[in-house]
Amino acid sequence: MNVRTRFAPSPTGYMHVGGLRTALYAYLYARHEKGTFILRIEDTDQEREVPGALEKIYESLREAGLSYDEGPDAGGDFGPYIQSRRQAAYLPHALELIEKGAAYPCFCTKERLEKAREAAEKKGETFKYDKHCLGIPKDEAKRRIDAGEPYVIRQNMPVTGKASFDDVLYGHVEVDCATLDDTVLIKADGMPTYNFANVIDDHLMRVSHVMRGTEYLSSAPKYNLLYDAFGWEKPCYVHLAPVMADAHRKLSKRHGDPTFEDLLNEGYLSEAIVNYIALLGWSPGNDQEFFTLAELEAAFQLKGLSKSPAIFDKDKLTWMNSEYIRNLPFDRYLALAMPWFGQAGVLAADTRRLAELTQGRTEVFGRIPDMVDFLAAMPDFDPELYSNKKMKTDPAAAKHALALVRPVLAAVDDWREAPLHDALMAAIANSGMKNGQVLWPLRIAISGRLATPGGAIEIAYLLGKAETLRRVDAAAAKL
RNA sequence: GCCUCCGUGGUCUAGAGGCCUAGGACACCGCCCUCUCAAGGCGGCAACACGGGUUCGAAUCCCGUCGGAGGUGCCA
Repeated sequence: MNVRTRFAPSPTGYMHVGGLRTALYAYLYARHEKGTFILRIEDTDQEREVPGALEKIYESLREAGLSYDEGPDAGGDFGPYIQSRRQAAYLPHALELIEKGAAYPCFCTKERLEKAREAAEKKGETFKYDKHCLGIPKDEAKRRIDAGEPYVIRQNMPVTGKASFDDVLYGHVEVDCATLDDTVLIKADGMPTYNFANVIDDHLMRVSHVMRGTEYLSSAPKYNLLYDAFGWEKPCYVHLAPVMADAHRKLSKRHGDPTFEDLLNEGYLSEAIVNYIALLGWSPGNDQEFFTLAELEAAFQLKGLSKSPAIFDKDKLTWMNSEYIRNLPFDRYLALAMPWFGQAGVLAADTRRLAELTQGRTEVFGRIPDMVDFLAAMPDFDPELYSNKKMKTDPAAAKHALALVRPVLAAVDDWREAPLHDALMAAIANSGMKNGQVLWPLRIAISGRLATPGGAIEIAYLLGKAETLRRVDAAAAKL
């Protein structure tokens, strides 16, 4: 079978992590099977138009490396790929269903429906449309439609029997038709609902595998009823369990959860994000955790998909991101780090050397400023930072250490790490103190930080001689 | 409420009747290394939701319970 999958987002203005993962899986499956990956925009809700949303989708997919073979900006033989521009395809199909008795026009007002809904709710029942308009004679319906009366087109669900579908992951899912509501297919504004458009378009676009969230699990039987009414071949269904923020909530921008773009802006690498979310609900069946996109394409199989929801664990993403950063070619790391160095105001320092020191310690690029900004401006610090029992130092010991080190530093003319190291070590050995007893206070004195990317010698080098001496003097004066 | 689906450590998961004394990873804790912090090395804590079956044998199959999620929109 020629595999054709599609990612069908509605243009909301951002790419959620869950959506990206759905796109990833659809992409991976298509690539693994040497099939076709399609991008289709589901914008049939005209009340939810977001300017610039289309571009955001294109951009996110490009960022993630998910290239599509067909789509609004990619062309293809089954376009247009934007549902609002496929208007002409829907109504005729709906009329065909009416002919076949599988659908019917409905003139009920929203008010009447609202009342019925409330009444049902009061009785503790599930609301079901009462097929009130099913009995309207065809000619009367035609007259009312021609007269301009607003109407929708509803799917005419069987009253008895079973409806079902087969899911690659969930198996055979069956429901009583009696529990099915007469879903609106065409809205009063003439636009199709998702429930109709997805069936028409998946068929017209020859989609072989429908991969989408489990929120459609319970409506899938209705879609099959539609396929049957048309006499169309049904696609393979692959419903994907959601990505959760915690055990009770889906990941959502509304609740402040990061979108793909947010993560990128925070300084996560798109490769790391893609790698991480690939494993959020899918397993290769072995212990491999690091995958390039190409490796994912080769390894991806539907059987590795998980049926239960997965909680997004940012800590693990961060860990994976730090691994990716650590493995970046140095120059690439440097280029990516520069803007953050700039933000921290440390461009005057030897940024190349700085980057060597930070690369192995950068978990997320956005955390660089906090890591290095002490180089730009000496922070105020609590003298208690000098106290470290393992280093056997405290403020009093620090005073001695700084006194020892000050003339040594002043005497170093060749301000590079090696000469600094040799001079300092010689002086320490001479004094009979331990390395830590001297170097710890020095580092604190010139950085004001408990933890720094590099030891006293590296920091001193980065600061330069004048600034280092200035900081040593200022620190000593406070002791 | 009703319908559907799901249920292995805190988290992501491996596991398709004996290979399980339940494996890997993140997180956490400890030790080593070390001029700090990381990284690295070594070690540790920690799970088959519960109850019944089936079977010589069950995390794996069946039933029930409980827990969670989704649906119940002229949203997708």
